[in-house]
Amino acid sequence: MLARGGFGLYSTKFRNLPLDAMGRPREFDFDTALERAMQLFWAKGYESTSLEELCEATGLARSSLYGAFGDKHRLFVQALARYEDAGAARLDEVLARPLPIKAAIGALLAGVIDNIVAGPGRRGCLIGNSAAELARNDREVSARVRHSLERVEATFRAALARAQARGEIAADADVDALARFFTASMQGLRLVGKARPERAVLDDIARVMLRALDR
Amino acid sequence: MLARGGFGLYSTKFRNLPLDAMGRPREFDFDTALERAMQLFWAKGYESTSLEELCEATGLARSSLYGAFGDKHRLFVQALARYEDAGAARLDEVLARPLPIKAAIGALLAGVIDNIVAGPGRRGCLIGNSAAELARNDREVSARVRHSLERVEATFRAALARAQARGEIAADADVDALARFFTASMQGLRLVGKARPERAVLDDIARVMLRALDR
DNA sequence: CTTCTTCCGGACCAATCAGTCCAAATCAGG
DNA sequence: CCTGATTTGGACTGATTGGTCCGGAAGAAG
Repeated sequence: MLARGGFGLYSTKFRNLPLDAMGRPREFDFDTALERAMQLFWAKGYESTSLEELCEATGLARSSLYGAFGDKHRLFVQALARYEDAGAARLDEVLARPLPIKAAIGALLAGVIDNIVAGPGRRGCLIGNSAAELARNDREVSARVRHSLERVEATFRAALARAQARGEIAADADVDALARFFTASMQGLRLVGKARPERAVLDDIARVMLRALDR
Repeated sequence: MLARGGFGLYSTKFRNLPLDAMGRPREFDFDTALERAMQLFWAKGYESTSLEELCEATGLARSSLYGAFGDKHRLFVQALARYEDAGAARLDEVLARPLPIKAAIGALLAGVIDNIVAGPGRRGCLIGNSAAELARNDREVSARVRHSLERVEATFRAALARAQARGEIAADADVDALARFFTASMQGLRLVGKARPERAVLDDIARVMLRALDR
């Protein structure tokens, strides 16, 4: 059942690496194909994205997709990882700016809100969407979601700790709790944004969130 | 194509009402069937719940389900409405208790956390799950989700306004913004709870949330 | 140029999906 | 006890699903 022919799940076939013995090289770019698949999953969710749509979006034939990424589920997990990396990088970049922490997180939330209000319609956050759609019955996705949330939390925590060291927030403030709070509330903000993409509503939420940094 | 035979989409056929002309009466109970369907959708999501499972869970045959509820999508919308009603009633009950607002919302969040940690595994909130899974491409579900969130927000707002009148929160506090904040953050709490159902994490989030009521 | 490996496109498959249909069963009203 | 209206269960359907397979094309290595 597993691995007919002789390549296991971890052969070089499924990695974006040069192959041991050369043959005809790929005509498509691994990363852009994954990016497009990720965008489609983000827009439509896992279940309601069909292989046909995936092929159309990436420009690949079925067998090329399977050859490069494995089955649909493995492709989804890879797309999720890609999303996590991109998101973490962006978050890191914003929170590392030489700004007071409140201004930095304010800028972060403003960016999120801009994306919701003006961006390509209510896709929410792929992590959050996956948590809602799959986490209950899918261990691998569940673990990835968990890992992503922990990563976001850690990024917040580091930025908050730096701010605390600079004296911007109280010395006895619970940085762990604040980091967890922002992680969760930002998910809430993005989720509400899917159903109520009105700036007034989202600004209210963000304003109260930021007040957690006062005093 | 529409309404073959002579009953339109709004005939008594799809309502839980006595029929105009009597025939063989239903053998099953409308409400318990809807409740069971709702539980299943809550646990598995819309797309990955099949009609076969729905029949099994409700104990009904396909044609009985279709006769009583219309197609799968209509059944889902009705399940969503039922969930909203039950949730709104519970929320109303907790927030109407004769307690300081902070204690009341604290009890609410404690209940949510208990449900996540000890309850029947990580189902999240059906409203939030639906927002994530369907809201983008499904106008009817999207509208229902929006309506539900507005209802939660209104319940919070009323409780907060009462507390403000009692002098528990500052007279110049923005009650609208606070209501929106709690609505969003509670969704965030439940979403994070799906991936990280650890009491320490969720307690941290709730504690910071409640501080929005101070000063 | 030959060989060898890999890629590519599309046909193909079994399984499952939501939804339809109908004969038999069942009960209220007359 | 009929008659008419309605429910019920199961068989059925056409479409779509994720996944496999294979012959031909294409490039690298020798």
